[in-house]
Amino acid sequence: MPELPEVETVCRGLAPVLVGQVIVRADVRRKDLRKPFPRGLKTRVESAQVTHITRRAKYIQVHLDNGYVLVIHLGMSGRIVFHPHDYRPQTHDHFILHMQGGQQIVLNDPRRFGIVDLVAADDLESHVLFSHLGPEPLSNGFSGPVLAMALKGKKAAIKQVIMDQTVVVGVGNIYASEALFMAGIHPEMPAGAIDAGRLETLVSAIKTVLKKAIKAGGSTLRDHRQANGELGYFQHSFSVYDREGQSCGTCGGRHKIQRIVQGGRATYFCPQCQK
DNA sequence: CCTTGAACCTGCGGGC
DNA sequence: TGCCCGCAGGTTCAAG
Repeated sequence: MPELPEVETVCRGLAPVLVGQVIVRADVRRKDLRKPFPRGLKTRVESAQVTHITRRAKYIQVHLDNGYVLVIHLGMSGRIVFHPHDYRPQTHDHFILHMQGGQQIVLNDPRRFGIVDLVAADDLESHVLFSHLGPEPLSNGFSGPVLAMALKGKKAAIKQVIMDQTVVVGVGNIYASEALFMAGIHPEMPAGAIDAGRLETLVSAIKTVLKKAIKAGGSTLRDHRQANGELGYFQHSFSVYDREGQSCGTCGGRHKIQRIVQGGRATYFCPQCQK
């Protein structure tokens, strides 16, 4: 469940359960996901107290009182779910935190594209996972002029460019299509050819769609759940994503929503509303 | 420098 | 029913 709104929702759900709590045991059930688990993961996490939780791009950052930050990325299929103390691990449960309060925090990731890492708090921003990242989309650091600078001279399609985490973080395949629809911009438009006014509109659209999705608890595809067991419901608000052939709710449906493939990923758009 | 494509994995749904 | 194919919310690395 991994674009910015889903990760933000997970962080908000984790905070009340983790912050102030001691991790009494870490169950490391394999040696790697997309990357090897860090050395000393188990010993450095066990008996540490969680001080606070932050998010950077699509990474969850669990800050510990021993100077380390537990970093988790959910990849394509990763989920974090709470279970009571007597829970028995299931297939694809790769990493489990046993909390003092008795709850288990379970990372389940069938495709194993996720990441678990441990970083010294002092080196967090300069760490290789974070040093190359662009601005947070919901911060003042992401604006029309900043985006214009990043897109200058780029011939690549705008859809692929706003998914480039060095340009702006957090925008994935769903919200890229949704934001471009909201901004009325064709996904295949060369990024560098879009004028300043339309980029301003695009920045606003990205911020708006991400905020709305966070408010809705993210999107829940294929029947999966958020950490607290509740379902996000933004998927009911998709304007174009996964709606190929359906009529567009804005122009009334004389043209149907189209699906194309860009960089190997599905893109959805309305040929009438997006130019 | 840029862009494109493949690779990493498992599971599910559709079509035959 | 069962098999095969395509597809899935991300990131990285190699090749052209």
